[in-house]
Amino acid sequence: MNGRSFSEHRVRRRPRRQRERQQRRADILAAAERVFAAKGFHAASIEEIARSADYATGTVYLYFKDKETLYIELFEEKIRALGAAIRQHLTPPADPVQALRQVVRARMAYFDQNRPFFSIYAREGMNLFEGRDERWRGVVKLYENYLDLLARLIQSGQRTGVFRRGRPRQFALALSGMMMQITRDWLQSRDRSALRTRSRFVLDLFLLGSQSPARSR
Amino acid sequence: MNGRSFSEHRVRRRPRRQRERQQRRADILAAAERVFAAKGFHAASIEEIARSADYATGTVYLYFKDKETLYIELFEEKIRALGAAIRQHLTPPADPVQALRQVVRARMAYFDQNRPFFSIYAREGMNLFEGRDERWRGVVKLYENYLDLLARLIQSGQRTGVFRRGRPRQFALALSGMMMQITRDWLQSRDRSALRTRSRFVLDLFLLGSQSPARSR
Amino acid sequence: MNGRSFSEHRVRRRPRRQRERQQRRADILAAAERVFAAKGFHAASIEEIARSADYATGTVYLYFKDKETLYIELFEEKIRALGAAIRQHLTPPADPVQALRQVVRARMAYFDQNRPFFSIYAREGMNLFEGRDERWRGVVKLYENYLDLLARLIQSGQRTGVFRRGRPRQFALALSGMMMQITRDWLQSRDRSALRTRSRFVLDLFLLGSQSPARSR
Amino acid sequence: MNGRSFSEHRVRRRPRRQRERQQRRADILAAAERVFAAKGFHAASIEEIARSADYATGTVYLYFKDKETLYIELFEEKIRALGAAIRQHLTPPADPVQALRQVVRARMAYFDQNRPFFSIYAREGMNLFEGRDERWRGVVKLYENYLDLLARLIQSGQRTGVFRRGRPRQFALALSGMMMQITRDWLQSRDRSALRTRSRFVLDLFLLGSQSPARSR
DNA sequence: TATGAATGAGAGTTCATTCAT
DNA sequence: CATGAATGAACTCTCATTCAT
Repeated sequence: MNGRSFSEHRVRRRPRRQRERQQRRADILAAAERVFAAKGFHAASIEEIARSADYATGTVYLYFKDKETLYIELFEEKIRALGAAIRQHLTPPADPVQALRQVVRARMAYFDQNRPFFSIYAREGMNLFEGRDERWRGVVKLYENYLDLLARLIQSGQRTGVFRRGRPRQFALALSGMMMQITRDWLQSRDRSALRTRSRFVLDLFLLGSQSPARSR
Repeated sequence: MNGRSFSEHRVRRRPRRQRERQQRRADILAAAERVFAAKGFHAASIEEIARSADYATGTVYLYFKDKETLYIELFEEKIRALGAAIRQHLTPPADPVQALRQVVRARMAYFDQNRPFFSIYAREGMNLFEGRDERWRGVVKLYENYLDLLARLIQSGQRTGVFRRGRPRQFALALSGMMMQITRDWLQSRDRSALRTRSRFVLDLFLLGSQSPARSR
Repeated sequence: MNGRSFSEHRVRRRPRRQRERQQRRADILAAAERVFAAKGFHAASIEEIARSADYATGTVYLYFKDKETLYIELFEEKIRALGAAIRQHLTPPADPVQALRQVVRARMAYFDQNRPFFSIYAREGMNLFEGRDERWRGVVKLYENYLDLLARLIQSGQRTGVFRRGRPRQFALALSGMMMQITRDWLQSRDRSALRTRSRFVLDLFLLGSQSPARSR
Repeated sequence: MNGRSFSEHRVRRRPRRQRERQQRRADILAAAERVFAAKGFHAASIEEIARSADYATGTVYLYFKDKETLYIELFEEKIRALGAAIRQHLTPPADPVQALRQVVRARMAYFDQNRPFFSIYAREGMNLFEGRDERWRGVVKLYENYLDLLARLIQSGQRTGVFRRGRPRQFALALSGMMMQITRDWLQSRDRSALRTRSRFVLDLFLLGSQSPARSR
């Protein structure tokens, strides 16, 4: 045995611990997603989440300060992942319309694969952030990033004259709302078809509106 | 004095009782709206609602079977009123686009005057209807009526060629979602301006889309 | 108009009022019997008793101080009636055995016609008299009178040598207990036959015991 | 140290947990017995029972589903123990009369040592089993077993000619009722003497009746 | 670290009782 | 007197959180 191997041992040790810790954290978040999706925030009990992750009740508290923190961090994780998914599909030198198309598609595809999370999101959203804004700041920030991305694309399109005048944020909100409601309906109807088949509809409506182009306006 | 006056007395009596009962019911609903808006369904306690209406806890139960019923009936009342407000602003022989304009305006004006209710609606919506669909049926029906109205207007516009092809319900959902998100943002930003100033934006976006008409497409 | 008629008027008035008052009191007691029998003391609500007697809730309180008083007075009435029924069937100059026979028969016949009351009695008896003996004193007294009657008959039989030695009260308790349990069983089995068909059995057992007389003892 | 000791360790572990759990359950049952005896089912609060067992309110619910279950399981435990006590005193090859003697003595001795439970039993018995028969089935079964035991002894005595003709169950009911009432009286009188001193009286009355044997019948 | 039993604050709900009409 | 709406104390039960093992 030499100093090096000991050192290596130390060096290894931490990361493994860390990795294990991350793994357990992820296990619990996954269980929380299942249970929150199935029952909603209030009806879900920590006990049930723990059991669903194959841990004991107390263990959850070693990874999350309290129930609301668990909920918030689940949101952060999921919305962060949505952001990542979008960035991944965004080929940088695209024109704004093309980019928007990519964003919408990525967004729809993301919820296609995250139905349980969307059902949490649609049902209770960030409804708990009442007064206690503080703890939600991270999630709100992430959502704002997403809106900002949409808004910036629109704004850049406005500069090139592709988009009409108007407050970019309002356009972004409206687009986001359209997707939201359509996703909600898809979820509730238990439609087996993929959500992303609606991307085209959303984009067309957002870009062209509902009126017939045949009509001279 | 004749027999008729006695009869009149009897005739009057019931209505007064009924009127008073309705009044108290309304008092409690108003208090419930305040408290639910401020705290959300779960954090709101019957005790607090009762106090806010200046009644004792038990009194609430003379008017509503239980907490969820109170919540549901508040929804029914409010969504019914939204429906009424819309119908009132809808001058029958209007063309679909005109009618849609009226609906959107009425919808926005309604929430302008019902901020507290919207904050309940936006936050928790009908998220409690999990499994217990039965009790929510009335509310769901009312919401469907509203969506149907939008869908029918679009459909009739499609027949006259004003609107593009597409499933009317999807258009309706999208329009509803746009309004939803814009209202949500308005509420959260504590914007002092009237919500209805956004009606024009919503309609233009829905009808014409976001792309510049200048561009030949 | 003369003094006499006025006087008569006064004389009549009171009694009628009194009679009406007694009538209403009786109505309520009858309703209480029905409801207590069906649901037990705690599950029975004053509201339901009042409705069952076709009065308003508050009216009950004009005739009975509170719920327990109502219960107690129902007991008093019923046990007093049992006493009366027994005395009625008791032809004074009978020998003790004969008299006992009459008492048992009257007792069984009484509950034959008072099933609802017995079901109250069997179920909860005087279980509420815990600590608050005071209010139950009257009922206890009446029950003691009944036991005393049995005890005195036995005692007098002992003096004439018909009955064996032993504390008369113990004999009385045992006899009462036998009838009690047999009545309880009859009630629960929903036996359609009359309870009084068991009188013979009870008497024979009490007088002769269960052992075969054939056996020399 | 060998693998076996480790194994033993594991083997022990479970039983200790189990034993502790049983102990706590028993603590709570004992407290429930005290409180139910003192106040009756309805007036007893879970809070008070918990405090009396030195636990917190919620703890009771870890061991018993709800208040009625606690009550029922107390009954089951106690009546099962009565059965056990009786069987223990029953030397198999005894003749029916002898056996009956043993049963009565065991029964009386049991309540001598279980005054609090008897006061629950005498006061409210199984009066809560109204409609909700299901949950009481176990207790009813145990009580029926006890009655059956008495009935079978009598029946076998009838076959050997020691007992008179008659429905064995009626004899059993009567005997049970005699003991019941005598126990009730003993409890209420706060008699310091042992209940079992009454066994002789009960048996003699049940076997021989109250009439004097001197008399030729 | 992991466990899960224990905690106890807190909520919904009921209903005996009161009292203005 | 009769009414029945209002009251609010009291109770059962849940569950997030803690902590001894």
